[in-house]
Amino acid sequence: MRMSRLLVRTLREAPADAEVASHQLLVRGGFIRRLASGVYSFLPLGLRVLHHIEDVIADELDAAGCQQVLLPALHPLELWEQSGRAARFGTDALPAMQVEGRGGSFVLGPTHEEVVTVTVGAEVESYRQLPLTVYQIQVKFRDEARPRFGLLRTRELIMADAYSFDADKEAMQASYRTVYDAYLRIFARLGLNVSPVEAESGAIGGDVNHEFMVPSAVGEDYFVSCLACGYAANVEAAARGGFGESVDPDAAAPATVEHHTPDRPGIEQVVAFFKDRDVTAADLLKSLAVVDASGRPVLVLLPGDREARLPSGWRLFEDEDFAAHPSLVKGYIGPMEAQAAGISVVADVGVARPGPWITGANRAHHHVSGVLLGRDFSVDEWGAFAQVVPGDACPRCGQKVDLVRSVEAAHTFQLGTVYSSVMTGGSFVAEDGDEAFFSMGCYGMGVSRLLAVVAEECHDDRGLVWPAALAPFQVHLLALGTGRSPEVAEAADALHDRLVAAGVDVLYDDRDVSPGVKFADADLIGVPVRLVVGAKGLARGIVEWRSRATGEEREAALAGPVETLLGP
RNA sequence: CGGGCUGUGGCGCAGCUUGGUUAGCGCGCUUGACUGGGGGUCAAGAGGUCCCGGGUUCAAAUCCCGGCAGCCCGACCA
Repeated sequence: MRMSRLLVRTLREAPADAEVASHQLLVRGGFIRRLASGVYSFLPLGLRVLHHIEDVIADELDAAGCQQVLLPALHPLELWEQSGRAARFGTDALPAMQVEGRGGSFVLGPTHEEVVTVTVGAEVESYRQLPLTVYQIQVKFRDEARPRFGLLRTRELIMADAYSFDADKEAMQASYRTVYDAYLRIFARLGLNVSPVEAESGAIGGDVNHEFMVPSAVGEDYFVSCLACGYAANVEAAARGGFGESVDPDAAAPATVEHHTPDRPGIEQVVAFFKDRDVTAADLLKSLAVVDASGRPVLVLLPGDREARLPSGWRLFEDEDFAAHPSLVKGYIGPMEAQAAGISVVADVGVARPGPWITGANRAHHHVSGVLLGRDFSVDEWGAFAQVVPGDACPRCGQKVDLVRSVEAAHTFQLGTVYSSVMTGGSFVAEDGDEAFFSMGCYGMGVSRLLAVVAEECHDDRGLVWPAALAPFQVHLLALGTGRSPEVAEAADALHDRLVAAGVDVLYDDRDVSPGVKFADADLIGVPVRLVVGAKGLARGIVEWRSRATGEEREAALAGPVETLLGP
């Protein structure tokens, strides 16, 4: 490709709204352009990289026995009403964009469980056709509240998504493992360090699921990692160790003392009140009045220095809830006699020590100290209700865990019959002759996000440094001083033709611009191998070879075999 | 959805506080000359509804009101 004809313009300065390196460099290098917030165009260079990523994905999924399809991006709204997920649009559980057309209402598909279930379901009628896994690479739409970081979080994105169909749960788990392993191979080929972690299933549904996290300084997620045993889980889903600690309320401990604590509803204010007594937030018992998923009032206890992490579907008390439960006083809540008031008590494992605790007195402007677990309050159920922090005990082996900042690059789910049991065509005739629902899995990988992740990991202060497998071109050929030296232009043209004839993907900088511009653009675009034809080398019949990644340089005979001009 | 910041040629910005000739600068773009191994020099050009609407005023990029858009923090998020 002649650069003089390529649709690319490099920018000396990054746009003001680009914060992270991948965003800045992809825009500066002319790979992508923003059309609207979270909506990007891929220019030729960007599309080439994207295609290379897609090729790796398709190659591995094909090898794993998956079949590629292309499903519509425009979905009839009825499909989403059938699955019940249309109703969730209102609560933003799965933001989708609606479109009104002549044929009725549609959504721009944010994900394809509904469509694939009815599409594959219509074709598969017998267990003999199973197992079956299909995948597609196509655009998805998410009405993100806050797109950011260039391609890392967008409203329109390219995704590779696979769906497995099996006769029963055991077979589904085998298919899940197959795709899971293929995903690991894909990440390895992309040169990315990935950690599969246990995660929450969110709006997709199903039981077992894993997120594939790529550690990155620009990630928006954290996962819990235990170096000792390999346990890894998203902070949203991570359990915490520490269950079973013996609780031995000391009968000789002093009785509780009530303190008048006017206008001190928060943890910090209470700590300040007790500042003379060496009290820290960890000595306080944080009591949160919440409504659980089934609408019952629950008191959640956790150490005062911990942030709460409520199960999905639970919400904090609002004013009307406090009005309905006068035994709980907002700002001064405590667990004493909660059960007597018909409120069950759940506690984070961090509360599994006797105390003494300081907590609310269930009386406005009053707190209680000397509160002991087992004597003054009891817990109905233990769980992990606090956000994990580094140094917490691993739930599997008890060693200290770390938190790792990372980007979610893929997410796989064991769906079971969540969709097949409600969508048209979700059943087949099983071996015993009875009708059964497909046992499904789904597997999503953010292709355009991966482009940004790779760019984020592969760059230096001058520009991008693409891995050979993903680079937009194999070779970047620079002709220096062509305006002054027809001989150089001639020699470079000839070399370009030879490379093309040999099947090499070459980007040929034939522009009449100064050498500095060509070097700077070559560094910015990040093609792995740079070849320079200039007057100096031409006189000696050599071409200069340079590795973008290592900076290694050498000379090669201009007339030598093409192979000597490529790899190291 | 809350809080904050910002909208001025393609990009990056100044000007606005204290209204007043023709709205500037750098990059980029066009033409020409020079130059020719790390974004080179000189000269001449093109390119603007100063986000939109309303108001104040003799006069608004500038002041006031209302929108819209973008970005950041938070909430939310397969």
